[in-house]
Amino acid sequence: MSRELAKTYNPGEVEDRIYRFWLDGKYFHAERDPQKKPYTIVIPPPNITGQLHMGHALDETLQDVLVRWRRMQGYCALWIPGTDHASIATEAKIVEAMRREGLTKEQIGRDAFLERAWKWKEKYGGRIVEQLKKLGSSCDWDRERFTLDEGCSKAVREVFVRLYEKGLIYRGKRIINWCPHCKTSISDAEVEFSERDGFFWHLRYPFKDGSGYLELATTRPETMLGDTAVAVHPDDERYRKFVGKTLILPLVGREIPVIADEYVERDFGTGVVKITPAHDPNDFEVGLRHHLGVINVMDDAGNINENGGKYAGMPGLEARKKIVDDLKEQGYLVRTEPIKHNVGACYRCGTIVEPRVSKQWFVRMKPLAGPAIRAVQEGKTKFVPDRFAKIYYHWMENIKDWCISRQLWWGHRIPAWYCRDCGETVVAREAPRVCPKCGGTRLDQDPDTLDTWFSSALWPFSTLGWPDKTPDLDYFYPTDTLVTGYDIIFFWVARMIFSGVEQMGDVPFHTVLIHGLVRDEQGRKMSKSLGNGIDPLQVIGEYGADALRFMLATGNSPGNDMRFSDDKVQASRNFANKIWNAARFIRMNLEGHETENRLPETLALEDQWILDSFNNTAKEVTDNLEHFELGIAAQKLYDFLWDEFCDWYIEISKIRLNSGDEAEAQSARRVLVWVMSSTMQLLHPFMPYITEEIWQALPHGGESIMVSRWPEFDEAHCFPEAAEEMHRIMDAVRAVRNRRAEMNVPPSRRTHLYLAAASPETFRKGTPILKRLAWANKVEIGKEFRLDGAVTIVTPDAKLYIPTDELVDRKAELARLTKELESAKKQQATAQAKLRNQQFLAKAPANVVEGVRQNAAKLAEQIALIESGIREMK
RNA sequence: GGACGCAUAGCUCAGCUGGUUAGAGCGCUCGCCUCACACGCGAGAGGUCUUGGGUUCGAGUCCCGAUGUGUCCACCA
Repeated sequence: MSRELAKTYNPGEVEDRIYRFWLDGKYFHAERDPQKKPYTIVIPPPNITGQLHMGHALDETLQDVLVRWRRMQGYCALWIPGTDHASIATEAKIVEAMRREGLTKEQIGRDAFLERAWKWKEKYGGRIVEQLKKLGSSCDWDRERFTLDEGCSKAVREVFVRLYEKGLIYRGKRIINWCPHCKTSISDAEVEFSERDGFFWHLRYPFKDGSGYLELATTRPETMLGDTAVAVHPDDERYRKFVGKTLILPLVGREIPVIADEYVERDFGTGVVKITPAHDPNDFEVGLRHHLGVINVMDDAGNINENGGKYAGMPGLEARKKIVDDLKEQGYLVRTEPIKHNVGACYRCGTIVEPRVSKQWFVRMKPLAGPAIRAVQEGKTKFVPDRFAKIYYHWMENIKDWCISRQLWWGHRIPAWYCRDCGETVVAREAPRVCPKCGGTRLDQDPDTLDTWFSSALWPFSTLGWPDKTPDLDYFYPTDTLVTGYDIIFFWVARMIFSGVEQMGDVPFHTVLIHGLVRDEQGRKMSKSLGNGIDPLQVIGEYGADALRFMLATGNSPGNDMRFSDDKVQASRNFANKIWNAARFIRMNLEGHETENRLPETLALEDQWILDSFNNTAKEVTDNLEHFELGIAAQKLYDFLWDEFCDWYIEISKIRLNSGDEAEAQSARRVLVWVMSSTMQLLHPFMPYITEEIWQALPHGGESIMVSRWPEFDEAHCFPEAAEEMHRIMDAVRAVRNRRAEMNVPPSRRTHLYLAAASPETFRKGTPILKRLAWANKVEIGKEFRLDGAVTIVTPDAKLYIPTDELVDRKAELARLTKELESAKKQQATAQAKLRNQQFLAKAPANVVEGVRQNAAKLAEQIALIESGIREMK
């Protein structure tokens, strides 16, 4: 802590220095320790293309809270950091950069392209890592990994080969989603559907024999170039007679059959569907059932290809226009109907996806999904909140094969080679020299790379050294908690689960903690296009990392979205400042005194109370953390520190500190130090910097709060009676303050205070507190007082009088007492009704009944007191 | 079409397994430069917990329905 003890906390002065201190101390580094239980988190690797955004900030904060807490609890806590090569996103950026130079991928070739990509990675990949550090993340940077590094690549090849050998990876011509902009296939999960305006074009296809037409409708007329049949429902009376007949495809002239298939909905449109197996997933299935031809009419850029006759070379939309015109001209267009329909777009670039038949690699999902579903059902992996398990089940149960090959260069190249001589496919961990079938040496590796998510699916074990049998893998796997947003359950979480179960024989993590999105102040999603994103680094610069972290951890609950607002960060910043000043106060009072962080032998009433309260707080906070209720834990710490410790305990401690009695003062100092420093420990996971700074500035043992022992509930610090007594005194103080405020008496005006209570002992002990906090210059305590013209104040345990006759408005005072009486009577009636209720007495638990009984008794007393006050007023 | 979330003070949100008079932050009102802090202190106002049923001795909390709102999945051409 700086010598000057600035009035306000200056995070900028503290953060970098402390982070460096932690790094130098190697506190983030985890080494296997058989004496300790492991606690492991793997980071959701941010894309190397990325910049830190609020979503990351939230995600990292939650992970850091958990890791720091477990580390303090004595676990061997490991948080593995790393980044994702983000195949499609990175490649797009590099292609774009090259475009500005007037270059294309194809021009410079694969090797040169990859060289550029790696350079790009070196340049920008580290950026986000540095940003993560600004948040205070306690990752083990010695273990930083990259999805495309040597080890991860080895894991990828191993998994690919294993799955291939088990028949779970195959290559085939299937219909896939094609992005004409990225020029690659993408998986089903990577297509985003949205409703758009479109048209329903009603066409008629003539029968070959000239006996008329069949009318049908389509939203994509250009695909008609690839039609190989027209289908109707087998039970549709209207069309049954046409099944088996032949139609002439307009514009193309191809003869196509009318087939019957149950896929057709009789009630939709005309009940007749054109079948384009090459460009529609459902049509593809129909085609398989009926052995129809598959005519691909589109190239990889979305233009009509050579199969499109006179339309060849036209971009899809242009062809659509021309085809509609031609159909109209030739009398095949019946009508055009505007409709809204859902269109799939590439989740990376937003381009409309074209379903297209193409030869790709797939993972056979059904056999992998079963065990992955069971693992969650058996509770091996739990979702928090658990409703997300349902989403997971639903997805897994309806899963289709996963298209994993991408027509990209930046990524893990598919470990498959094709023999030029005999056509054999060789899938191997390392490049084969000769073809195992024909002995030929001319082998070409598949040019495609794997879906980025293929490698991230292996992250929880590839980062621990798999496929080698490493001691780390043995010790740290399965990991404990995975923290991520709900938007990524399908892409990543589900795939990690089936990969872990399949490859490791065990789930990759025990708990998935799901959080929501950080939205802007108005509740909108933060996005680049809206320009409403808020830069966490800027917030850190302005308010400090602790304030940002605290704000992100508070005021929301798992799985729900939250709104970011400057006001909230300011509130957290103010909290940091409050902490800072409490510490500053304690430090000031320690000056010139040797004070240990050890509680005194004898404890005053207020000491017992604050220890009791701290004890409960420690217990509850720990409990909340166990249940992933981070927001509640943070809130409790906020309340304890601000409302109890600062507002009451510190104020009360001033009595002894300034008493002139050195023994008393020293006793107070010790309690202040102990409670403050212990509270810093509880708060450390949330606000690591300021707590470290303060902890070190107070008397302490050990080098860093980071590795200090997490405070635990301590039987020896239970003082329920003292707490009860303190609450009575505090009630009295509050009641006096309340009255004085109502009467507009400034604190500078000190008054006499008479206090009558059935058990005056408590208040005798509390006299100095009443004097100081209730602004009394003299307190008299007794069983009964008879005063003329005094203000009467009633609490559940005492009756107080302030003889300030001249200040009192008798009428107002009477009205106030009457109101208070009414309220007390109302409460009493409720309690009495319960006690009269035989059902309640019989069925409610004893402690609840007892509570109500006590409450009723107290209310009766209070009512009597108020009533006597009213009598006296009159 | 299917599934799910949310609806609590003017605003943003907590409220775990049902149990005294429902909480916080911000905002608002009143009063304070009280020797740690005006990024503060003290006091206060403000809620029929969306709605209709039900279960229970007791419901913001559990069940069923309605309304509003948001999200995800499916993708009938």
